[in-house]
Amino acid sequence: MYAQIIVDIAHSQVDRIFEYSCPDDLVKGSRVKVPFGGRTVDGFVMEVGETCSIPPEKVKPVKEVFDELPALIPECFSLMERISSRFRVPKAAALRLFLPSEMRLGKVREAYEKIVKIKDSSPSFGKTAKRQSEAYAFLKAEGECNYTQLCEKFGRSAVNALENKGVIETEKRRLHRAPFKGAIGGGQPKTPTYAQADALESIEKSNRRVHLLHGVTGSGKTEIYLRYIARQIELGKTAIFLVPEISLTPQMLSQLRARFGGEAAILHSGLSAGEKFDEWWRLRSGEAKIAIGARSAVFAPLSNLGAIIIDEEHDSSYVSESAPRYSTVDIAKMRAEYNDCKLILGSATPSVETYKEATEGRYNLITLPERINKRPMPEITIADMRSEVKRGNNTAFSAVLREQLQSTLEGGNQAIIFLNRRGYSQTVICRDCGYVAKCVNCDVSLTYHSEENCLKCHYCGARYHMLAACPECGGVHIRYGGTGTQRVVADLKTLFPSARILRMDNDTVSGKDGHFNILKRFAEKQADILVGTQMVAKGHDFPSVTLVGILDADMSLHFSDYRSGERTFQLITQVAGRSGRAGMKGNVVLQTYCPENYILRYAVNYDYKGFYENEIKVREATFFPPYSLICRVMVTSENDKTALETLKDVYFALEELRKLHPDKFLFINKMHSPVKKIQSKYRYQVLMRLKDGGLSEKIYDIAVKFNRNDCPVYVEENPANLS
DNA sequence: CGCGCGCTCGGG
DNA sequence: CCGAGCGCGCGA
Repeated sequence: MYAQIIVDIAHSQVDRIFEYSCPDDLVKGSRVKVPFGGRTVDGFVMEVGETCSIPPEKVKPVKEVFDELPALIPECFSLMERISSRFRVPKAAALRLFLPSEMRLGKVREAYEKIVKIKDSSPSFGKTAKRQSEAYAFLKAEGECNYTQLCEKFGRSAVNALENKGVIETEKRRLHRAPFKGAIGGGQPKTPTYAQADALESIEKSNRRVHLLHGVTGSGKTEIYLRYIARQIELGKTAIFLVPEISLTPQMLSQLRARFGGEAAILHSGLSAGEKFDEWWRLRSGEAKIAIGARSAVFAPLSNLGAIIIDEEHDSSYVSESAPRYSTVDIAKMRAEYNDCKLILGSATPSVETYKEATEGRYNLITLPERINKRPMPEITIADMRSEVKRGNNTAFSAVLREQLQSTLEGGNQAIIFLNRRGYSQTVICRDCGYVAKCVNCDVSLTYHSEENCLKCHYCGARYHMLAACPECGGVHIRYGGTGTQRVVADLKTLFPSARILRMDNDTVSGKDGHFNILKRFAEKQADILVGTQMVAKGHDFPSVTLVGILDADMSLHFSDYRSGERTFQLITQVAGRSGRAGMKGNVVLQTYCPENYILRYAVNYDYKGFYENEIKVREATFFPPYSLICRVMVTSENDKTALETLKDVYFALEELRKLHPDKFLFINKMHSPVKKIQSKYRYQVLMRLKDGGLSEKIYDIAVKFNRNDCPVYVEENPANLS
């Protein structure tokens, strides 16, 4: 027999089928080891057949077959074809998406334990063999035991002697390195509310493939997901449940484990390689039927899918940041189509693209307008920081926020202060000559960190000594511009000396549990105030948080990015939702320098529809997505000249494309990237606005053509940030 | 991708 | 004449 194989080398030069001879029982989808150009590489079996199309003397045999069960299911091949042609990546690169990276290159294997059982039920022991007879008695009582444990109890020599005599026998047993062994089963489904029951019925009855669950924070979307999943399991099907990486907290996972027990498998970055390997195979073998995870879990090895659920659909973590830069929703649509099952998107603040599909009837729109038990949404007060400044208040806190903090603390409740800027101050400026400290490797100003008393670059992580004097003019009057979380904590300590304060940002969350540990400490009321960046917006419910302060609501508003309004609305809604749970009324103070801004007005009233209707008109009038596609081709190199020359070539090729399809281009220009240099790499870009995605593949072709090792060229569609 | 082949150039 | 350097094509 012969196998058609894709070798696991993601390079266009070897992106084709190679034929090998193979054993008769080799099956499509298996991972194998094959000889290739003098080395041994991994490969994927695409097809097995009787015939071979190359001269027999060139054919070599497959060296090794990895798994009993083929790792890739038939659906993978169909998806792989679509992904590799859509994003112009080698087939091997597309196939890698289907396997956890830890599993590649044979790094992880199955784990086994040695189990000891009784073989001879009536042995006789000599008088000296005391340990042996003790071990035998123990085993007789227990039935069986782990070999290592038995040896620890009675000594290895005794156990080995028993085995040599044929009194006991050992067997290898597959071990599951399952994470979160704690809570398995026992979780009871809640009785659904009328709104939840209606939503479930709507999903069942609608003939749409994609469903959008638009429900405010606390409206009970999760129970709808879980019930729909449970229904699919009853029908003998499987399900994928996707959440943003940050919300994969141990609590959330154990909640799912409690509800679905061993039927749920968890795929996330915090697992060890072995745990991930075992969880993955539990899904592949059919032992587990529900895959829970972040973005990459959309590729979970499940056949017979009954549902795909994407919670917090608008979250930016659903778009891959490296090639192929797929959108999880798009991949989920492909899988839902292949399996003829439903895709449920959920959000309190859907992306404008998604909501447009829903309002225009292509998605089934389900709205949950009320929180469970009709709990009111927290009240948002706008604090106009312009008048604060006029009154001589130059601190980061408005009078109303200070008052509310005071009463929150006096009432024994907790507060969250949100500011999307870490460090102490964003910039350090010389008052005398205007010098701004900048990073050597990146074209950005340095942030002052008071804890380490140093300057840090937030793009490359480089650290510098704090300036004693200005390196330009020698002046010693240094101004700190742009308050960060460290400074907020310092100021709060002065304002409220007795308050216990926790800070959560990239600097305080280290390790895989760092983030979780801070949330846990706060939940256990070990602190009164939590100061943090975006991280505090997601995560968990804190029952005694009754105040949220949004220090700088404008910050994301003034980015020159068509999505800045949308992003701001989503962020405010999300952070505000942290306030007032468990029957206590919540308050939110939103500080801004432009209180009349329409985005903020809609956010204050929780008026998503109003926001959307306004926003979509703006997008239509200005030809921004979803009425166009923003496409950026990035050209980066350590050598400024190389980057610039490649940019010119890329631009020329794209110009040629525009001449062929003038009607598809709304805009094209080449320029420096807004951040000219990151990590010593100069950055240039061609920015395009296109009528639709019709030319995407041709644009990827151009990027592939000019891509070089010393000058990567890559395409981003509707990029999440334009730095 | 990583290797080896063969061509070319430069040193002695 | 020989050895290092590089571009190219091959791998089954």
